[in-house]
Order: sequence, then C-alpha cells, then structure tokens
Amino acid sequence: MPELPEVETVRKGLSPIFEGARLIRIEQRRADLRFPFPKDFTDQLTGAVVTSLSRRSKYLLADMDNGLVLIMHLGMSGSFRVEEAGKKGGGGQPDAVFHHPKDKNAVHDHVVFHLEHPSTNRPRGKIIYNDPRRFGFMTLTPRAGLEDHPYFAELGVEPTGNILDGPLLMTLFTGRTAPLKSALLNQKLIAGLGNIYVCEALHRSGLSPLRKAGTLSQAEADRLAGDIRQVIAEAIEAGGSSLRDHRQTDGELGYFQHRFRVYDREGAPCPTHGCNGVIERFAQSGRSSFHCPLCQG
DNA sequence: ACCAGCTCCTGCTTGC
DNA sequence: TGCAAGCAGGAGCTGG
Repeated sequence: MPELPEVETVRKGLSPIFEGARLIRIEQRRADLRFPFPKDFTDQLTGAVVTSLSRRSKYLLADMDNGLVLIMHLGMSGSFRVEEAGKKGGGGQPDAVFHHPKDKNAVHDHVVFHLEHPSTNRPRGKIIYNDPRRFGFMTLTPRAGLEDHPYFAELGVEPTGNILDGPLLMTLFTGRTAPLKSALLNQKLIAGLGNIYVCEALHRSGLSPLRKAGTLSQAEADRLAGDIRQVIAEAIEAGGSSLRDHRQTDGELGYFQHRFRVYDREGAPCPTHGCNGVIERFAQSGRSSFHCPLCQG
C-alpha cells in the first residue's frame, strides 16, 4: 500500500490522538508480522507517553518519554484506524464498515494501542493496526543513535522539502547503469518513493522508465527532481492514493488516485497535451511499469 | 559495488 | 458458479 504520501497521511491522522497519550495497554495478537516482535514489546511500551509522531521515508516513528522509539512500517497492506473514546460508535467508523461489509478483515487487526490522557487518567481511545499480508512490522529502539539504526543508516534523501534538486540527482545517478525505474525505487538514493509515484514522476518528466539512470542530462535531472517533488507534494495534499487498502485514519479515502496519469491506466489515452499515445504496462524488475511509449522517450 | 530476481503473505480480479 | 492463475502500494536476501 503505502508510499511516502500515504504514510505521511497516516502520520497526520494519528498524531492528534497519539501524541501526548499514555499507552495504558497494548494488545499484541500474534508473535510476528513480517518479523517477530521484539521480546518484551508490550512491556516496554506499557505506561509510556508518546511525545511525538514523525516519519522518515515510509517509517512511522513514535518517540516515547522512556527514551525509546517505536518504529512502524506498513509494508504493502498495513493500515491504522482510530477509535476515539466517547465518540459515537466508539469513534471513527464502526469496524463493520471500515474495510469490508461483515469485516472478515477483523482477523487482521494485529495490534491495538489503548490510550489514556496522562493528566486525568481518562480513556482517550484506541489505535488499531491492521495488516492482511503482514509485510509490515514494528520494533523498538533507543532514540539515541537512531540515525545509525540499520533501517536508517543508509537511507537516501527525502523527496519532500527542497533538498532533492537537479544537481543532487545528477550526483546520485552518475555512473549508474540501472534503469531510472529501479534507481528511483532504490531507497538508498531517494527515500520514500514506490511504484506509483515513480511511474507518475517519470511520465511528468517525459522520461522512459527503461532509460539508464547514468545517462540523464543536467536539464533532464533538473526536470525530474522537480517533478518528483511536485508529485509527492500533490499526493500528500490529496491524502495519498486509495487503491485497495489505504485509507486515512478516520476512514476517509485519499483521492490522489484520480490524478494518476499513467499508474493503473493501461490502455487509456496518454494525458500529455498533444500526445496521441496509449498507456502501456510492462514488467520491470518484477514490478509493473506504466508509461506512454510516445512521450516518454 | 551494483543489479536483477525471488520471496514473504492474503485477497481481489480475471479468464476459462 | 467454481476454480486457478495472476497481480498488488515494500524491501531483505541471494546470486551473478
């Protein structure tokens, strides 16, 4: 499911209820997701107050007042939903309508965080992690030295903000023989891009996903860097893309999928002005690439 | 060092 | 209607 814009959307949704809350009880309903939970996972969390919720690449990071950081990754199909205490139906939407009628999906609710207001000890609600494919994971690590943690030590630049520009992209791509599609999916170069937004950025830039990364001109790199930042910013603004699994934490759909120009649009006319191409799909390093054979070089 | 391919898992969609 | 194959937003591991 989630690439950077979806994870950022989740962060924004969780932060009002998560930040400042005490984790009064944690239900860990199975021993592993993609990886085993750390030993004493629930013990280490119980009683801690979440001081901030941040994001790095596709990781969510909950800092706690005990000096630990809860690292959460949604994999392909992970999602959170919030049920606020004292709101109708337990807050948020009832389970039964959140994912599917009848909610066969409830068996995939793997972790439940029960929250309370630390000052009053009153219930604040719960946050539920659901993940049918279980490619997501959670772990704990000390905040001190977090940047040296294996998940983060080699992570590339964020495509948000203004760090990623043409000259930096040229530096990252120099000497690379991998196709642009693979290079942009490489989290050690740029962190947070996934299949959707790579396809979309390449189309905006008029570059073929098959083009060797090391062959970009400075002008092309300038354009691509700008288009990556733009498409990510627009997607965050739209609340991410809702295909199968992703929803905002209140159950609302993201709507960037309506702005896809190529992703999941095989056979559709190319939206580039004046281009008469038809969007094609092909497999590239095991993933679907969507592109217009006419306007993408 | 870099790169392509396979793999984990469940469930939805497609084609016969 | 049933059944099997194919495919899905990630990323760690293997082997070349």
